[in-house]
Amino acid sequence: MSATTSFAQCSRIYYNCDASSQNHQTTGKRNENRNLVINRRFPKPARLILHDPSKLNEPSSLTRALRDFADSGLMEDALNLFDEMNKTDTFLWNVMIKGFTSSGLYHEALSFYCRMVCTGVKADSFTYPFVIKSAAGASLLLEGKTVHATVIKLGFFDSDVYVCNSLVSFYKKLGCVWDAEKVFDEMPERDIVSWNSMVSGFLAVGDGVRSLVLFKEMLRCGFEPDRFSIISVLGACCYMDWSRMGKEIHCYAIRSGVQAGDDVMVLTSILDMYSRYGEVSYAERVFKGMRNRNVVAWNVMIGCYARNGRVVDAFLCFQKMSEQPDVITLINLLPACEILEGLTVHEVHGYATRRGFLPHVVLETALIDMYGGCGKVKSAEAVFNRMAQKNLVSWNSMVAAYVQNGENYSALALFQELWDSSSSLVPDSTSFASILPAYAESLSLREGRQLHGYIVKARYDGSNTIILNSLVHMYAMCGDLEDARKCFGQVVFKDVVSWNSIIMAYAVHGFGRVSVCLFSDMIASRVSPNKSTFASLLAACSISGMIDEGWEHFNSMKREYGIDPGIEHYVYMVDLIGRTGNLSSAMRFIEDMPFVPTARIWGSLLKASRNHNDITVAEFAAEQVLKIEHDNTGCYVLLMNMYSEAGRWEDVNRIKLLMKSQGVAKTTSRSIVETRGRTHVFTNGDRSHVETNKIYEVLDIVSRMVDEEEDSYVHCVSKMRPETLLKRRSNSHREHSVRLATCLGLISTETGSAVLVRNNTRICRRCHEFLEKTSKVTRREIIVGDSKIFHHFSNGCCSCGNYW
DNA sequence: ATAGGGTTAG
Repeated sequence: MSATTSFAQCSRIYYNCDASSQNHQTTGKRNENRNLVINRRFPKPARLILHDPSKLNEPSSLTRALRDFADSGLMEDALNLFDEMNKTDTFLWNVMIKGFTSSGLYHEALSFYCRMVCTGVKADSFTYPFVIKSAAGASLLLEGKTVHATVIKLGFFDSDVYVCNSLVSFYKKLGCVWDAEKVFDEMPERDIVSWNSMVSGFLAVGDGVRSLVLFKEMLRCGFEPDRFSIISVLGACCYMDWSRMGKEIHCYAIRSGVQAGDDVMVLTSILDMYSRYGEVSYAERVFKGMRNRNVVAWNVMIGCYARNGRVVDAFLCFQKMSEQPDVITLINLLPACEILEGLTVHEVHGYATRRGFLPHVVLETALIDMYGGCGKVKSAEAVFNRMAQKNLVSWNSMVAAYVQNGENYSALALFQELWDSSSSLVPDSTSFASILPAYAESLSLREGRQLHGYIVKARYDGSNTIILNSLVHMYAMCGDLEDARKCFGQVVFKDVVSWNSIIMAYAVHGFGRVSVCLFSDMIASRVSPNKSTFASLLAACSISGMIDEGWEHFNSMKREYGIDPGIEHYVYMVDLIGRTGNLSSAMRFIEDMPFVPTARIWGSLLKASRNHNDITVAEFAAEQVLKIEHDNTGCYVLLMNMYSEAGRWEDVNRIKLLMKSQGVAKTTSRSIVETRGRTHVFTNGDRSHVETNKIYEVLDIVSRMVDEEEDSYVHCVSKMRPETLLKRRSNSHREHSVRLATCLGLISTETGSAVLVRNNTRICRRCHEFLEKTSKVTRREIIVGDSKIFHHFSNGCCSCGNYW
């Protein structure tokens, strides 16, 4: 018989029988309950040295001995002694129940309570807090509610502040804050504990606002916050990102002396708060001022350095640690490894193994994240596959690791496995947020839409911010700006990610003006921008050629928002400056920036030099790119195209040979167009489609309509190069994959709707021109996504303004 | 003799 059943039975007995019949019933029951208790694993029975063996017979000594046993967690000894004692004394039962409760033996505590009730011993106001705490500890909602009913029924205790406080904490622990609040509201008198419980209760369910409101109400009612109040309310401040309030509380703690010179827990909470706000120097000051530092304080300080990018300090702090590191130390240290690349993750992993910290679900999940974050997807996979236990978070992390490293099909397979769920796990909002970028990357809009359908059908909260944010991103990157906008509209609580996503969405579609307006809306709605916000905003300005605004925002980042520009912001600025054609100014900008230039920085310069036809700068930029990434295909191709346009055929051949020697192959250009239920993929000059004839017929008609002056191009080239090569190259653009896909799109999608094509490479100039004209003569909107941005061709113009 | 607290992965 389980403790639960016996509890339910006892409750029934208690309600239905009068005292005499209760006594009658218990004789058999008692032994059953005792067996149950004794059969549980207890700490090894130890002989406790009693104060004076000769006084064992005196009642008070026995009682004292029982208390000593119970307080030391020696419950078997306590039980043996208890059996010899007078069982009508409520106090002795309370000692036993308390003993079980504080040893974490919640089921035994409840069984003992049942036994007590069945024996006819009256429970008192000291009994119930333990019983209720045990019900909470064992997560027995129904049993707890039964006790609640009993307490009300008995009428003596439902106004007892201790009993009520334990009920509040019971409901809070089981996630029923509203029930907790009801008990709290109906309490005839409340003490500081009641208030503290509710403040932390609201925080636990993520309602930081209510938590803070309640805290203020508590102050209004004249309660002085104690250390527990401070700790809870600081949590709420962090959660709500209200740094001013947090600092005020810190001041209050100092003033009121709650901090009491050296309360480790309070100080650690304050330390953690500054860490989360990114105020490293404040955190350091608090940490240095601590006289006693336990392992938790060290962990928080290490985590503070690690999460705020102070990698070296994180490791130094780890070395200086005066306490033995634990699992959490390593979990906190790991984010620092991501910046230092994979090697250190391996080292921490090895250290964890040597110290015997593994297996450990959270640490393993953190390792998966870190391996995934520094491109070691195989190592992440190895950790995941060897995990003894996996929870939903582990699955989500592995899916995210695949997605981050472009292994979208592996990600999808794993997500599918999770979805089909031979495991009993159910995908949550994070699962969807992890898999959705895979659809944005390489899978189809149709499938992304399908997944959206599943999410809606599976009744995930339609206003879930995390899911909607990823949907905004997915739709935008799949080319459907309209649906991205709709999803954004559905977000009730728009967070910084929501705004960043929609700003980036309009940016990559070439509507930078809209992005800038959205940024103003964001500021107006009092959401603070972060680094990514400015990355999106600068992307918008550079893609749409908004030079002055770009500079303005770049300068305001630090000045008005205190955000230091990162390398990603410099990349967009090089793009922006490069657009003006002032390449020497772009070079100076690169020289002056506080970072070592990355391949992407030089890539931006390369793109600018291509767009302004400056071969000298292009050669320099390409050289820099190849120093860092010798296998950067795009770089070779771009340079080759520039040489060939200039008629420098020896150089074209030189690059070709170079590519061959480096083992770099030109990326095969692919264009994808989706029709009802099917995805069609085209390569250049592709003739494999079932409707090839029709497609080429359409291409022919459209080409005539747009009256493409192919000859002028061929002529200008033919003056400079041999006949033989000319033949092979001259007309190839006419059958570029993007045109084939567009033609199929024109005849297989609804008239009036836009044709959507996705390309894995940059569109060539001639195709861009072709598409502009096609949009005019066919009166259709054509949207083409290339490797970087979306081109909206409409009525002869493109949203990119002819710069890409 | 009674209730309330701090650190970790997404």
